[in-house]
Amino acid sequence: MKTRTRFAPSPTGYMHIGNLRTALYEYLIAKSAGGDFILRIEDTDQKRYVEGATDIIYKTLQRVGMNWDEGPDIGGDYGPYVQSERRGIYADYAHKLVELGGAHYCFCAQKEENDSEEEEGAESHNKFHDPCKHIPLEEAKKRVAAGEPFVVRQNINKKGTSIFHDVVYGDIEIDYDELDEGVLLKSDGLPTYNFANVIDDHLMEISHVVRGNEYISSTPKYNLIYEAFGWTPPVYVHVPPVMKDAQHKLSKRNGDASFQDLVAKGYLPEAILNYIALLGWNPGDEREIFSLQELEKCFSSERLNKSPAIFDITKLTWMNGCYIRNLSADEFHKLAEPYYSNIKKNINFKALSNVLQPRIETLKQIEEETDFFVEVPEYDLSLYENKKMKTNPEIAAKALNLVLPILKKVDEWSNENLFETLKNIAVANEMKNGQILYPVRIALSGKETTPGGATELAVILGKEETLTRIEKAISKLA
RNA sequence: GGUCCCAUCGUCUAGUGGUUAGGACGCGGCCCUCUCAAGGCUGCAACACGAGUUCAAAUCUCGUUGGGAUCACCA
Repeated sequence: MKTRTRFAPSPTGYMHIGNLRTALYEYLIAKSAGGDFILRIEDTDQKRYVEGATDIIYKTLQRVGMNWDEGPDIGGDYGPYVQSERRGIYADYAHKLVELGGAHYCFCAQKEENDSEEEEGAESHNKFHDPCKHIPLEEAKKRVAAGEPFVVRQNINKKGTSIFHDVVYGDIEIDYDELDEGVLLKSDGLPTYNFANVIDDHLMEISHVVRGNEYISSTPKYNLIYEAFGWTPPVYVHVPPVMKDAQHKLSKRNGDASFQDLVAKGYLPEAILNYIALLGWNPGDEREIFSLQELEKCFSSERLNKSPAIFDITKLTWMNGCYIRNLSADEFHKLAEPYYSNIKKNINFKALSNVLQPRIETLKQIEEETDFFVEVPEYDLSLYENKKMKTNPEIAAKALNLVLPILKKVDEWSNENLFETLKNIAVANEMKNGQILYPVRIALSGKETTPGGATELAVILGKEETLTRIEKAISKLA
């Protein structure tokens, strides 16, 4: 049987990291077995629907290269792939399930939201005992036909213990009395998740169901439905959640970063994908840097972890730095350019990119690192004080006065040549390299730390701006 | 609360009866160096606790503690 997995998000407006990771694992399970990855939109809750949410889902998946083989936009042999368009299918199967004895019609009014905050002592578990369960089928059918509002509720008639196997958690045992006779088909005619996922997964021939482990306890209910229809349940792969901290899941509510937030902060999609792949999975060796294609090759669901993983932005940041450093100079320059928009000066942006690439970890950092190219910030003369470089304002003044006339005569404005030139000045005057280079760097930047050294900054700024800045520094030091 | 699940450095993790408990991030130190990065080397740092089983337990069993999930006409 062909491996088929599905990513079935509900369009609630935002792709969070845990969701994306589940999609990744689904994608990898399918692709590592040469199977298909299907996209299905679960929009049966009209109240939560958010305009444009499906677009975010498409864009995110495309951005990281997780292409689906079947889906709402591209179709496939098992469509439609949007649950609201499958309405009739669910209703048919719901009635069929009633006939098969797996469910019953219920005419009760909707249960109240927060009825009786669990009364202590009253041992009667908060399970809902439906009086409608005992209405004879013929009578119930008549009421349905007469147009009376109804829902379809699952029947849990089995006793004893349910056992099912999960790839991650192994064998799980749950008593049937723990199961709720939940609503399968709502009064609006749309199915609940509990019903829709079973029908769709079967009809779409999904072989592996991958989902958050919050579904573990309801899985026996789904198996009962499969059983009632005489269908074979899928292979279950329940994955632990991605956490914000030791006790909270990552969620939009907390304002936690979504995929798009991270991209906006200067993280590369490839790095984000790589990082989340390793949150709950490892290849069994010590490699950490993986492209999607490489993951497809070595992924194995047996190596999925059971316990929750805390999302650590610090490690993602490091990994993002690895990806940035691995970019070609041209690729990096292209990504960096938008962040130079504040710098109006006519500087050598290519050279700037080259010097930036090894030192930043997120693209967003470029803005902070390059502000002094706009103009030299106000700085205190004590900046010229540096023990290791053995400089102070006095020495700096001397150095800059030595440097200025010589630099004016330099024609080949390259890093190598400038470095040679400045070093020669140091030698000729019996000074240390740092006593020349450090003051120049401060004069050009007004900052204690800069991307690139003195001569690199000179190259980026160009001859004219370099000389202007040195002159200004000299008068400041005078 | 009932039920289910989980538990190795601060974090992500390797480990399936015998290891100096390994790697990565972060943190400290050193080297390199035109500052800061990057790169190289190095240091600190963990088996939640208690009983068993065994010649031998991070690994198996039970209990304790801690944490999570679930108990909707949400998914």
